[in-house]
Formats: sequence, C-alpha cells, structure tokens
Amino acid sequence: MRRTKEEAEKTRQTVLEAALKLFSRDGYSLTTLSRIAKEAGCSRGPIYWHFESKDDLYEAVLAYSQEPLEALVEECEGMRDRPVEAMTHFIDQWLSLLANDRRYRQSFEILLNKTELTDAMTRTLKRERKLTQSIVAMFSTLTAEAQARSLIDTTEQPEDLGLLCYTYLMGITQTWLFAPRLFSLKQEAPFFQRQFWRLLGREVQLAQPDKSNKYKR
Amino acid sequence: MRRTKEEAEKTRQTVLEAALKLFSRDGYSLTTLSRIAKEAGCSRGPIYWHFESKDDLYEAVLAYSQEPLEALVEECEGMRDRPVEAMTHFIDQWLSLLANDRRYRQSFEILLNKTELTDAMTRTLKRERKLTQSIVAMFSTLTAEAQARSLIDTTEQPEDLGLLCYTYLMGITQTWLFAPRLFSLKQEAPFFQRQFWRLLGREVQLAQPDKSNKYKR
DNA sequence: TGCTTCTTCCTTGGTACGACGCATTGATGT
DNA sequence: ACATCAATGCGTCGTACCAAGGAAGAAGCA
Repeated sequence: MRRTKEEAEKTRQTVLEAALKLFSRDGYSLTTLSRIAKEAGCSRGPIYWHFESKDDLYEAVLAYSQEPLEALVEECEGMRDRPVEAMTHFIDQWLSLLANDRRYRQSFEILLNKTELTDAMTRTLKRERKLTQSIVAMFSTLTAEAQARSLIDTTEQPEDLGLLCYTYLMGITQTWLFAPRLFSLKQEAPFFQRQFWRLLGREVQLAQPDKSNKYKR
Repeated sequence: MRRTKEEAEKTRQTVLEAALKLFSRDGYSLTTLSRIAKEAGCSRGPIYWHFESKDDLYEAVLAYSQEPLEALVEECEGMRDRPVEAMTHFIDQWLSLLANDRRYRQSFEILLNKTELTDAMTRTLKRERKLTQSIVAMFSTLTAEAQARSLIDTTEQPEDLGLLCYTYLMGITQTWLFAPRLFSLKQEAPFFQRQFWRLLGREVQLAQPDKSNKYKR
C-alpha cells in the first residue's frame, strides 16, 4: 500500500533507527535485513526501496548517527577566537554525549567494536577518515591559536598537538566502550579534562572542591 | 596421512599463522575456513582436528598473536623498582612493536578493526578485558611507586593514572591502525613519549643522541 | 468536484550461493 | 593393531538480492 510522502520518510527513519540499534548491538554481519525489517515493523521490501544494498544502509546509518558529532565539530570550529573555551567545550561535550546520548554512543560502538573494516566499505571508511582529519585539523587550529596567545605552555608543533588531542579522546572512548565496567566515564570525566590541559601545558585553576584532592606522601 | 607429532604441531602453527593473516586482513566473518585451509596449504579437515570451531580458532589466534604483549607486560612488572625506566621501556616497546612487529600489529588490527564484538566470543572478550586490566594495574603500580619516590609530579590517584596511561596508548594505537596515513608512527613516537611524561608531570631532560640508553642506573 | 491514470511505496515468494560442521574414509607413525 | 592426523563430500542452513504484483496517494482532466 502506498503511503504518503511523510509516511515514507518516516519508515525510512524507522529503518535507520532499527538498523542503528541492531548494528550497534549485534554487529554488522550478524545483523540480517529480515531482523532489521522485523525491528522496524515492516518487511524487507522497503529496505531495498530506500537503500541500494546492505552496505549502502550501513553508510547511511553511520552518517545519520554521527550527526551530533559533526555538529559539535562545526560548533567548535566557530569558536576559534576563544580556543581554550572551544577545546574545553569539545572535550566536555564529547565525553558527556558518549555517556548520555544513545545515538552518539551507538555510532562509536558500531565503528569501533561492531564493524570489520574491509574493502567493501571503502566509501564509509573514507568518510570516517575525513571526519577524523577534520577533528585533528580543528585541534591544530585551536592549539595554534592558544599558543599564539600564550594561553598554553608548550613548544610542540600545533599539527602534532592536534593529533595528540584526537588520540587522547579516542583512547578514552575506545577503552570505555570496550570495557565499560573498567571505569565510570561520568566519574572520570573531570579527571580526563584536567589531564588534557596538563598535556597542553595549562594549569587548571578552576577550583574543584568535591573531587578528593588527596595529599600523597 | 598421519604425520609425526612435530609435523602435526607444525600444521597447527601454519593454520594459526594463516588464520592470523587472513583475519587481520579480511576480518573475521568474511574469512572462511576454506580460505584459511588454502592459505595454510591443507584442507579444512585439519582445522577441525586442531580446533573445535571457527570461534575456537579465533581465540587461539588471538592468544597466539598477543604473546609478545603479554611478555612485555610481565617484563615491565618485574621492573617496579625502576618505575620510570619501566614505563619508558613499555611505551617505547609498545610503539616500536606496533610499527615493526607484524604479529603484534596484526593482533591489534584484528581486535580493533576486524572483529565484531558479539556474545559469541565472550570467552575471548573476557581474556582481553583481563589483559587490559592487568596493564592498567601495572601502570597504577608503577605510577604509585614513582609518586612515592617523587619521580613524577602529580597529585592524582595512581588508579586514575594507570587508566590514563592505558587510554593514552590505546588512543594512539587505535587512531594509527584506523588511518595509518594520518601520521607516521615511527616519526611521532618520540613526541608521544615526551607527551606521556608531560601527562605524569615529569620534565624530560634527556637529550640523548641515540635511543639505546643501555645503562640503567 | 468526481473520475482516470500514473507513480510511488511496499509485500511476498523465489533464487542462487556459499558457509559451517560432520561423517566417512584413508593413510601412517608408534 | 591402534590411535592419530588429514582429505573429501554432503547436508543443512541462512543470507542478500531480485521479480512480479498490488494498493493507494498524487496528479491530470473534465
């Protein structure tokens, strides 16, 4: 039965959401189109109508699920006149989205833990590498700006620092998603934020009364 | 034809190596047992003789490929009386093994990029999480020791620092394996080493011409 | 407005394909 | 003779993808 245009778009979204859920939970290759259809409450037909193939669907799912991240990057790129705030905001948002935003978390979950990076998904890979590149570039710009204003104390190259910032965040992300019970992301977020600034050579002068600032012997 | 014991063990190794190669290149689910057999120069029979199932083979491959890492962890755990050297050595080895040791690199490649973490491989997952845990614990011990001797300048908890060291390394590893052309690991290794110590609050005053710093105190 | 036609969205089988795992057989060191 | 190691063939299963059809919005026309 033909649906109205909005209804069609709605089923597209439903399929996307269903696929996101199943991909992120069961992995790409174990997730079958029938299961996606069942989860979405339709048959396999619409999937092939809206998407060319399973690979195509995968790409669409990833693009969809990474919208929040792309928005965040764009937002922070626009704050280059306040580099420290921009970076603080970025870290803060990255970590809290990871902890609180289902869609954001699922996008990383799929990419890091539920996908086998093969030649079949070259297109998606390119997209992802480009995104990575853009985040690194953003951090490079921000650190360069911060250096120029003597807001941070390091003589390293901004390009290196940009890369460093990215790997720093990815390490936390990867580790937490791989072993969520290893540590509490919410609890450690301020710690990671502090250490981030330590990396860039900026003493954090914000008072943190609650975090037990224990003396070591 | 029945082989002698050594020959049998040899085919086991051959299968293991073939599987390692194909898993790390094509991913777990796309790699078929026939292909592994072909690569190993035998038929599918021996695979089922030596391993219970494909999953079982996967676990064996991972255990086999991670031997170098496990050895490194053990080595550095034995150096707890020289925490700074231990950590320097660990970082140095981690990065150079990643760049130069095929088996070591393939083990991470499989785990990070070529496996969908599903319930089917709970056993392997547990193994991996345990290994993670042991590395974090090692770093905790070492940083605690270094703190006690005032070799590093930070008031953070050793447990947090241990976790931090691990995420730091994993971030580099993950990023590089995901996008090897993003940066040269060999070239950036000294940079990452420097930044590592910055994280722990130890100014690196070593300006050594060659990296083989053989005399350990 | 009412009728027809076109187009869009979806359902339902069907097909081709290839994988895993096992069972049977065979060969040979011990 | 016996246990061990390997080759081969088959059964079963499940998947991606396709084909034909149907049903009703949307659009043209009076």
